[in-house]
Amino acid sequence: MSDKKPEEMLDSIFDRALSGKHILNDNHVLSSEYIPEKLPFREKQIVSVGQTLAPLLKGMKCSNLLLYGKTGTGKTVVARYVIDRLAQKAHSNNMKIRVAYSNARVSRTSYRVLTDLANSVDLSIPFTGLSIGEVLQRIVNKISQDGYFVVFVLDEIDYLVKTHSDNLLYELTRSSDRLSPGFLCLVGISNDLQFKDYLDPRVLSSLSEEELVFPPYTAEEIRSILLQRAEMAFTGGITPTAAINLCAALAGSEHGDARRAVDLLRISAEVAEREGAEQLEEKHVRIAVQKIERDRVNDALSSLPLQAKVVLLSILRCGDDDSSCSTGTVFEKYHNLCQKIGIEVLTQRRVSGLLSELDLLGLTSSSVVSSGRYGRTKKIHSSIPIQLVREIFSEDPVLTPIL
DNA sequence: CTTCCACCGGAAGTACCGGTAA
DNA sequence: TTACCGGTACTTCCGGTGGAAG
Repeated sequence: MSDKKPEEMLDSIFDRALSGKHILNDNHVLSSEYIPEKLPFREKQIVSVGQTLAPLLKGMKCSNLLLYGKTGTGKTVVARYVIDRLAQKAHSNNMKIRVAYSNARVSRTSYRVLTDLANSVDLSIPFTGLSIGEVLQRIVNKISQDGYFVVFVLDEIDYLVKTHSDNLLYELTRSSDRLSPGFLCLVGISNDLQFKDYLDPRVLSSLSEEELVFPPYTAEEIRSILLQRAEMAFTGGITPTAAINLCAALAGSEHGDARRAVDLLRISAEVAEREGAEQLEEKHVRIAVQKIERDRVNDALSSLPLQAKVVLLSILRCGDDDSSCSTGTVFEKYHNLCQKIGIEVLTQRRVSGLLSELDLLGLTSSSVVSSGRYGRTKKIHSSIPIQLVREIFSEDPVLTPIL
C-alpha cells in the first residue's frame, strides 16, 4: 500500500481529518440502515403495505403479508419505513401497537429470531437454555396479557426456512390464532421467488394472505436514487454526476440492486476522502470496486475455521502440478497436511461438505463433472492468489509448517 | 445397449458446549 | 444437583448418477 512508517501515515490521516476538506457531510445517508424520507419508485408498495396494516390502528386484526423480490429491490426499506410510521402513529395516539424486526440471516437461529420478537414487547428471555416452545409460550402470554397488537417483520425468511425448516413459521402462525386479547401480524420478506415450494401448505396459506412483488429497479431508477442520496450526502451540493453514473452502471443496472449501488457510492466516497481528493471521481469508484472485493475475500479467509483453512491449502497444493483438482486428490493432500501439523483428519464426506462451503463463499469455483468410467467428481479451482492466503493464514501458528 | 467408477449429497445420529429450570 | 434445551461440527450410512468404456 504505502512504504511510509506507521506513525507518519497516522499523522497524515489525522491531519487530513483536521484540515476540514470533506467530500461527505453526512455519510449516514449512504449507510445501509438509512431510511430516506422519500422512497422513489416504491410509492405503490408503500401504499399497499400501509393499507394491509392500517386496520391495526382501528384496533382490528389485519392480514399477514409476504413481500417478494430480489436483493436490493427495496423490500426491507419499504417494510421498515411503513412500520416506523405505524409505530409513530400508534405512539402519538397512545395505542398498544408494537413493531418488531428480525433478519433471519443475521440472527441465524430460530431462537434468536424469537428473541428479537420478545424484545419488542419488553420481554427479556435468556439467550439460551429454553426450548423454542417455551420461548414462544412466554411471548404469547406476554402479548395477550398486555393486549398488544404486534407487527413482526421477518426478513430473509427464505434463509430461515432453508436452513432450519418451516417449523418456527408454523408455530408462529398457529400461536397468533391462540391470542385472544392481542394480535400478531407477520410480514415475511423473501429474496427467493421459489421459496413458497419449501413451505407447508397450511403455513403458506396463512402467511400469504396478501402478497406483494417488488420488481428490480431499472438502471435509470438506480441512477436517480443515487442522485437523491448524493444530494443529501455530499457537501456544497456538488453532485459528482460522472462517478454516480459509473456506480449505477457497475453495481445496479445488472440486477437492479440498489443496495449494492449505494454501498459502492459510499465506499467510493470514503476512498476519495482518504485520498484527500476535492471531488469524487470515476477513478475512486474503480478503486472502490477492487477494495470491496478484496475486503470480502480477506474477511472470508480470516474467519474460516481451521479445518476449512487446511482444505483450502490442499486445493492450492493441487493447482501446482495439474489442473486436475478433484475431491479425491484434494482429500489425499488434505490427509497429508493434517498429519504434518498433527490435527484430526476429517472424513471425506465432511471435506466434500467443506468444499461446497468454500464454493458458497466464493473462494473457489467448482462444478460436478463426469468422466464416464473414471467416475464423477467435483473439479475445484481456486481464484485467490496463494500469496494472499499465505499472508492471512500466517496469523495461525498451527498452519505455519505447511505454508 | 449395459456397466461401473468415483464420487455426490440427503438423512439420521452422536458428541459436545454453554446455558436454564426446578 | 439433574434433566433438558438448541446449535454446531462432525460421522455413518447409503441410494443416486453422467457418461466413457466395453
